[in-house]
Amino acid sequence: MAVNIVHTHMKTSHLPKKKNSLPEEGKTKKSDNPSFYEKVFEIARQVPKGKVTTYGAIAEAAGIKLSARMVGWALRYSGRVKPPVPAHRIVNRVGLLSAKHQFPTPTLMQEMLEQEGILIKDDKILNFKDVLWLPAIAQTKTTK
DNA sequence: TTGTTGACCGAGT
DNA sequence: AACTCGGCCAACA
Repeated sequence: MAVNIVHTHMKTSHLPKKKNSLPEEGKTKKSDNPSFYEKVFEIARQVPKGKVTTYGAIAEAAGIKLSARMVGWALRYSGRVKPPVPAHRIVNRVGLLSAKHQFPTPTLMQEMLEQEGILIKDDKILNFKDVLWLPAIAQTKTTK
């Protein structure tokens, strides 16, 4: 049994309805709680130079582990938010530069990473294990 | 309102 | 190793 009743009362007004109304820009809106967009940006900004992290890792750190897709969705806006977000340091779980087409030029993401000492071949990070940086996960035992 | 689409992930084939 | 599938959830037609 245990039928799940889905409540649809949750407001979505704190999320951007149009491309021009981002949470960062319109943070004076009615939403008092930080949207997950801000969480994503905040975590992404912590990635050190010369390191990368993954969508899933950010999702987990933001408390939405199963929704890594939304991290990528949120990062679409990362180019226009106020403290800058090093979006080029975020790749998918296998080290592929899946976001490279979202940058001003198709080669910019790779170039920026290479400037930080990261080796890339065929849109894939070669030394992925070495440069992978994982954000601190709130209240989660990482002893594995 | 329903259906489709993502800068994804993990498990299964 | 490559591919498919189901799940997650916001935005959009």
